[in-house]
Amino acid sequence: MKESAVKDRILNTASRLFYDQGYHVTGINQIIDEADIARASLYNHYPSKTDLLLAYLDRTNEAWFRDLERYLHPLPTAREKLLALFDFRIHRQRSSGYRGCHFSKITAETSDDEQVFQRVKAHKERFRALICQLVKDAWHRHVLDDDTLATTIFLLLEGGIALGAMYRNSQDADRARKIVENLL
Amino acid sequence: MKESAVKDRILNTASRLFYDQGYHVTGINQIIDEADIARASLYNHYPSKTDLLLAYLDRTNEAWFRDLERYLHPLPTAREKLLALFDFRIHRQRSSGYRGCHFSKITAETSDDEQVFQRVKAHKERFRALICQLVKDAWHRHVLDDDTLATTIFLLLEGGIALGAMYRNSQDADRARKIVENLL
DNA sequence: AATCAAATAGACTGGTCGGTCTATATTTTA
DNA sequence: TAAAATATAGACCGACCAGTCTATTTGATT
Repeated sequence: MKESAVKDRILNTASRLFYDQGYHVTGINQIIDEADIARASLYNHYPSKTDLLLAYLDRTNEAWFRDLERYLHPLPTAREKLLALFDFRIHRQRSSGYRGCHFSKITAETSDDEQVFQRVKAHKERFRALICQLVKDAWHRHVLDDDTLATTIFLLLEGGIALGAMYRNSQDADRARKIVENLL
Repeated sequence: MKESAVKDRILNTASRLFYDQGYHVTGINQIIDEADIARASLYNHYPSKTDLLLAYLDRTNEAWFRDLERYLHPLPTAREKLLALFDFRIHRQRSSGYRGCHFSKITAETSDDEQVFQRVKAHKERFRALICQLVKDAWHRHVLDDDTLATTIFLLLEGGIALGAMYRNSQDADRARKIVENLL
């Protein structure tokens, strides 16, 4: 019943390389070398490079929300959780060298793949919905209505992360957090 | 003194392909074929693919600000110009199939190139400075101080464009514009 | 101890990559 | 009109690409 250690090693290595270097510049040979597995093992578990990409996106998405929910869980109020969204992403950006959002990155690399597009959209939709729910649950100053506030938070956060990838720092995401703090 | 038509054709074709498909998936052969020029002509004008990339970034940056300034020029007030920043970018996104910011895109594709990084940073810095100047010139409700307002506008706009690339629409950039409208 | 699935090494395919080179033709300039 | 610069076609290079295949070895289950 336990998953193959080899399969995990393949996906872990591929995920790291796809995110750190980019999907197209990462060759099958490099994955095989760095995962230290046999060529046939890779093609046994993932019939094509595209399958590997989709598995990377799916697992990243699942782990992303699982980690986020664990990060938010101990916090008592929706307001704190909303601000922690910024902390969560800023922390992850810092510790991954400011390479930006996984899903934004792959979008920039793939122009026409519908399966990729659908996954990216689903990821962002789910994150947006999470923000909307938190805003609804949060007490806030109603200078903005719930929907507008949620959109503002979402856009400020995504903008901050996107700029962080271009500047290789978190100054804009930090600014975004402060702006939201004053908005809540 | 006039620039070679061939050189222009090369850069035009490369630029289109780099933006539409991505840098790494665009091969020299495709550029040669679609620009309908000889292989040696390309390497005569651009000694390497990297030179072509840097020329693409430089020319895109120059044309971008030139177009923007022309777009803003007829508008009478700084407030209108600030809102027109959204119109300008939304319009360009719509007519280019929502592929996102050129500079964000190339950042996602290149992980370690210092020359690319420097150009991306310079482009965003200049745009940020332009917004700061417009905010300073604009009459506004001072619900936020100048610097915070400028950052908010910048982040909302960049966030809206980034999400537009992932959704292939302008709904978030449109929302961002409305939010800023109520902020000014 | 026999079996069978999973993993291994590595040769091999057809194709593309970025880049070089030779040789000829066209255009610009002097 | 001669010389010089620019453009052309296309062969060629070593390297790498994604993916296939054969043959052998390992390790768990029966």
